[in-house]
Amino acid sequence: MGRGKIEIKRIENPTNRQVTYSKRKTGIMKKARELTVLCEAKVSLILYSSSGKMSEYCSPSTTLPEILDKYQKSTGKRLWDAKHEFLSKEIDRIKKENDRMQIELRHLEGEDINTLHHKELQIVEEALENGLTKVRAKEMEFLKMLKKNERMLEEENKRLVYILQQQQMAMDGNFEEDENGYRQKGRECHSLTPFAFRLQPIQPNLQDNN
Amino acid sequence: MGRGKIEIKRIENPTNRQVTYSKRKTGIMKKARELTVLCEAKVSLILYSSSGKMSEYCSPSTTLPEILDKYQKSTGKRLWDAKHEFLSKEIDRIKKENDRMQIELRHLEGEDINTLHHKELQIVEEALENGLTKVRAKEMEFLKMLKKNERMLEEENKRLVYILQQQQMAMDGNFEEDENGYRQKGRECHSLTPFAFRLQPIQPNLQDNN
DNA sequence: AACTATTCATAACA
DNA sequence: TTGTTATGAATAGTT
Repeated sequence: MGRGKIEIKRIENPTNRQVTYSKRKTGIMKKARELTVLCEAKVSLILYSSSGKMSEYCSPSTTLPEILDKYQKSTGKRLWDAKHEFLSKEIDRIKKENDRMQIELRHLEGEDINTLHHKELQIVEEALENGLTKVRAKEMEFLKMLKKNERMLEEENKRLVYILQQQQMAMDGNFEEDENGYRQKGRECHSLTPFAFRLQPIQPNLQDNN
Repeated sequence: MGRGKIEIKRIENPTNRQVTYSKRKTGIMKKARELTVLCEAKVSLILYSSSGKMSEYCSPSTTLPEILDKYQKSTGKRLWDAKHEFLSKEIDRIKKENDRMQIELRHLEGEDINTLHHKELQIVEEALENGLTKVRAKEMEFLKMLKKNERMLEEENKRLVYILQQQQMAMDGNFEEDENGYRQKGRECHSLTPFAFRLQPIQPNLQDNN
């Protein structure tokens, strides 16, 4: 069909090939559409030109996923199950890990330990003792810090009270006046504030002290 | 093309429709093949007749999954991601659960507890103490059973020794002879054996005792 | 992108 | 189904 018969083999001239692709593409698309309408067929046609451009036709009565689902069912071939399988295996793997930890946790909570033998019980006990030792050490550390803080605060308080007293004594005997004649009692008190705030916070985050 | 022009609309006569489907199917398949060869195109063509029979063509240079992968990439449309998404979400969910337990376990082991605040530390400590109490109770139970077993074994031993002594004393003074004139010293000793073996096993599985 | 001489596909028929 | 054939459709080469 054309000015001359052609052999069905790769068209070497790229321009020519592209033109032929374009023409035949519209042709086959039309055929697909006609087949759909005339014969109530479901058609999926996906084309990639040699340059990688995609074109597609899909019967309006259906969708590509639907066709592919039917395809898988009728051929038994797997189109995308490889990925599914990978994910499923991953899920299995993680679930097993999950179960393992779940059991370990239950044991550490002292639950579900009836099935354990003596040796296993001892291992759990040892783990609990170790954990308890470490947790209590950390709490000790924390308490020590609290006490240290408390001591420092107390000392600082004493200092402040002492300084305040000194100030008040000084002021009681010797008021200064500014140029307007007003008493200036608070100036030195304010200057103490930064000193007091330089203390450690009462409940520090323990990780900062490592 | 044919003996007369036809309108592109559903062919009402089912036989006719089927015939036309068959003929046009071979036609479009041929076109697909030609396009593949002439223009180096990748073609996927899937057909379903109105009766549900499937036919397909796929360029020999590629595979359907490959074409569909490219299809997804170039269109951004999702062909089978609904299932993927479900599985992926499942994985995320389980992984989070996993992480949660991992952290809990670490804390119970007394690790990674620097970031914990005082209250959290106390909760961990309490959990450890509870677990330890229960595990130790179970071990106690187990020990008691061991001791009970031991006591029973000792008593049984005494009984056996006593019976043996009685037997030997009896035999020493009064040997019986069978019809062949041989001494029969072991008969009563054997009859003791089942009694001795009826004792509880030394290390029972604890779950049987609940 | 159009044109058109040809070949091709196929509707109707057998 | 399959084959035949008259006819419309598709398209290769050309402009």
